[in-house]
Amino acid sequence: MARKYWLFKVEPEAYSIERLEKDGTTCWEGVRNYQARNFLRDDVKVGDLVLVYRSNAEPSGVAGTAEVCRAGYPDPFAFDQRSPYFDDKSRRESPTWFAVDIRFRSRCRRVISLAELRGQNQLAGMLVLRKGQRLSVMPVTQQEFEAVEKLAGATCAS
DNA sequence: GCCAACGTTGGC
DNA sequence: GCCAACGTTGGC
Repeated sequence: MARKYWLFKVEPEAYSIERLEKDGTTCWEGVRNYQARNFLRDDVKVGDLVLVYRSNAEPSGVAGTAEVCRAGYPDPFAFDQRSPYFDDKSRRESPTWFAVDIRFRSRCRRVISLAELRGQNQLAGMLVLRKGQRLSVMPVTQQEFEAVEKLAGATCAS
């Protein structure tokens, strides 16, 4: 199976690329949208690469990259009553929500902002640039991933 | 903080 | 199963 490419959104107050760099790996949990859930459960595999995108930020944009190190498994926070992501309708024997684990790969010294992404002709089709696009886990093409990496290339810590 | 766009809920 | 009301996301 060929490696696939994804974009994961997160608000920097919730989890930042700096945290990921420090943590090394993390559980990517709390996704509560069915379409995004389906990607995590069915399609995100070990070895896939991820653009870590910070939303609701100044600026919003790609902050770094990560590699998937554990494929979809039941989101433990859905079973934790104290978690804001607790869902009492989710059952351990048939979990509603899924998580994956990712490992830090690179951090951009400068966030590749939405405006900068929009300025790239070869990125015109990127889902994240589409108006009204709210998915927190979405596929990107290999070409898009590599184009963003190239943009970050001059400014990204390796 | 505003508000457009979208997803979910629930009455019927 | 329709659709209005409501909640959330996220750029600006």
